[in-house]
Amino acid sequence: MLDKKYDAKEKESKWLNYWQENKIYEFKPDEREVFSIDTPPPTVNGKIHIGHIFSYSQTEMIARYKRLRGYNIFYPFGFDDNGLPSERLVEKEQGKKAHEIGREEFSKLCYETTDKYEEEFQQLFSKMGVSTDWDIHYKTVSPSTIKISQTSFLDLASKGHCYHKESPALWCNECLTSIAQAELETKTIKTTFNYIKFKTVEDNEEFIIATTRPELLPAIVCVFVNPNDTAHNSLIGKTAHIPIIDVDVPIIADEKVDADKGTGVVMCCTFGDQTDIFWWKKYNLPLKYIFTDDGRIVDSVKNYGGLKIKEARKQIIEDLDQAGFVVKIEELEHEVQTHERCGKEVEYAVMKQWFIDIMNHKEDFLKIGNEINWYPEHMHNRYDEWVNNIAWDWCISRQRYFGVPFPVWYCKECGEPIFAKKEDLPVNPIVDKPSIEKCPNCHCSEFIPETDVMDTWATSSVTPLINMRYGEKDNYEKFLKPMSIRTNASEIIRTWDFYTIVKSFYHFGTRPWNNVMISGFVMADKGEKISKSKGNSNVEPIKLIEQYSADVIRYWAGSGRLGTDIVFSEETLLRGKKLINKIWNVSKFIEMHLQDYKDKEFKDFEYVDKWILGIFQDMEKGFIKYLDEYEVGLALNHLEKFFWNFCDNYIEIVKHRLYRPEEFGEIPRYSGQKTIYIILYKLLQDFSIFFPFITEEIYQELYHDAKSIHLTEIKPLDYNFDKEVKNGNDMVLIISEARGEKSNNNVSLKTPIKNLDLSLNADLKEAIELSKKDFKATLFIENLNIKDVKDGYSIDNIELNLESEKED
RNA sequence: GGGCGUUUAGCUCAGUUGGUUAGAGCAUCUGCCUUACAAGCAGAGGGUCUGCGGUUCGAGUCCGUAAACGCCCACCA
Repeated sequence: MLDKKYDAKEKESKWLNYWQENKIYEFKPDEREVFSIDTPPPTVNGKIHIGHIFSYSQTEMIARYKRLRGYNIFYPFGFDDNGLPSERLVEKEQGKKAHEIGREEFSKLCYETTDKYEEEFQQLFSKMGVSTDWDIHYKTVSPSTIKISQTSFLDLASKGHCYHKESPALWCNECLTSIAQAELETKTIKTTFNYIKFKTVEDNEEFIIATTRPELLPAIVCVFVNPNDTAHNSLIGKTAHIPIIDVDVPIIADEKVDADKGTGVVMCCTFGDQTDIFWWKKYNLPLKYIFTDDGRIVDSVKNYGGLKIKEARKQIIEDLDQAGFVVKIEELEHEVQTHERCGKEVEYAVMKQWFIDIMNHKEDFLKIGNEINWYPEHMHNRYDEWVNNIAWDWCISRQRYFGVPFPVWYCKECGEPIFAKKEDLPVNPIVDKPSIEKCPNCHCSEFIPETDVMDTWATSSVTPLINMRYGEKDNYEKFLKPMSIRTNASEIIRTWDFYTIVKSFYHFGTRPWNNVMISGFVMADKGEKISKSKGNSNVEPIKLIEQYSADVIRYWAGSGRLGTDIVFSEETLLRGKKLINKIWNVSKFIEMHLQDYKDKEFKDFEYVDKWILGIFQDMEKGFIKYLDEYEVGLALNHLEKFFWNFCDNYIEIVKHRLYRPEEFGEIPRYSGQKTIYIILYKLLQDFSIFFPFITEEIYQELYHDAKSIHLTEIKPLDYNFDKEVKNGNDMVLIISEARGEKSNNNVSLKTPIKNLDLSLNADLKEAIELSKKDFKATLFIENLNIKDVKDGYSIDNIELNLESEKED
């Protein structure tokens, strides 16, 4: 028997254990079609917040849905413990920087720390009812993952999609590494806009450049104007003299110059910003790199060498001003790109880096984007926009410690890269030696290991390869190429989704998945995205689970439209709590009335039973349609609507028949039993997608025809009850109106109706005649009088028996 | 500045291909202890569907346009 009250805490931990012990979510290849899910490995850098719960729950619901539709679910969970985010976490916990701790010790700490957090993450996701097979979970720095990531690198290098080149990259002189564009954060700062006087060497023509970064004067390699800028085109082709620094540089025309910005004359330094890099490449300009790695001016710069960047800025303005070169100084607020971790402004550094070719295959990436179904569809635009606008090849080198090492050494003599052999992977070039004795190029026998590690995206972009055990003997390529679906939030379309497509294209020439499902964001109250960096995630998932239960949190997570942002709302949680409570109560009611029930072939359903079965059948059709489009929220909404109708109307009607067979007859009672038996079973299945715990509890108590409700299969009903649905709905409207009459008279719903006069069309008359006993019992009708009308219906008279009320 | 999305009741949200009187929950109000459920049940009030223009017999829904908000990108001259 079901308990009087549902104890979520006790039941959820009970079923969690049961699922684990019985390997309910185990993946084993068999004759069934595989549905595979490529779900994002969360970054192991602290805490899981409510936004993760939202997004992962929606994916999870798809896994459960597909499992109930008979698919063999391949749903591995991963952890992205590789790279800078983990390093930052360790540095924070240790209160020391990586280079202070030392490479080996630091890596050890990274492994220990990420293991600790992964354990926590795994527990949290398990508690949320994530139906993943933990036996096939992966980490992005495990030996097997490193092997696959390195294999991927070697494959791309051998195909010529990967190259090693000296090139500028984003550099943080606080954290001492190049960083990814994804790690940038824009920040508004107050600074000054300095108007500085320049002259041409040829004819002393004066012109003014406005700059926020005068300390870059020693790094100027060129001055640019727009070719169509009539105010300045007299400068084109001449030579500019840089004040104080005493250097001459050419003046060139380029259309990228915006004549309306600043004075319309731009100084190009190597490097102040991305445009400088663009021009540097385009015009093959010299390199004058004046910053040290830790943010000072290099010693070779006269007068300013050794100063910090900001000190130099101050000093050079003073010097310029004294020499009469400063025209004016304006206060300015502008956006600068900073490193999200330390908040320090980012610079550029030039060094040899590994790049993956993006620019030569943009068309192919767009083509693959077109082959994939995007849900919701408009997310495809974001992908296309990113691919169309991308301007650089993908730099995958990081001057850090905790990540996948490049399987590469360089010849000490000629610099030739020596790649590891695939069969030797994984390798750590710092520890391991290359398999060849001598450089094939110059026969030198000394090699220098590559000390950089790969960008974390370089590894997370091979999750499909990790999942299919790329390169292994007993791999899953057969059914994971392509995978069925990739799920993530919209912010990483440009990174995770894009890079995965890039790699899949280079490895296989095909798309990595057939479908992409993009979830929205969780917003805090004032339309603000919840994120760790903004510090507005004050709702702890683990506390919420304790307070409300996982099923209730899942209700919230599974509401709303796919791809649409959601506000964290306690009201929605409350609504879920009520729904779950109702499921429990109605199940208790049904259990009570199925005590003597034996399932057998039966077709002679009562009219009202046909009505509810028909509605259910229609509802489930829509429910399935929504889920096939990955609209979990709309599916739940649809199901919920039916469920309340079922409770408030159908159960209220059928209960009389169930309680009093002596009055209604055994067969009509059996019809009701059969109906609630069928519908509860199917309701539990449908709800199990969202509420895996409570539905399992009820299922095991009432049905248990399989090891778990999550291993059953949804088989849509196939009745033809259209007529009953239509007329039954009208009948419910009449019941509702009659109840309203009682409510308006402030009397109990049990108050008898002395006389009810109805005018009914033929169909509705037939419906009410056929369900007369149910109808009369539901409303406590003493006398029912029916008149015929051609169309529609009307309630002509309701006379309540108020006497009986008083007698009670 | 570019791309995309959102705007529906006081609040949080639904509203399939245009089609009666735009729906839920919360909140408010009125009743009801009804052999599952008071964490419940039956009702009531509450809307210029962001504004403007258009297509149509008919627009919350389609088209154009403006605004507000959000996300992503660009923006260091």
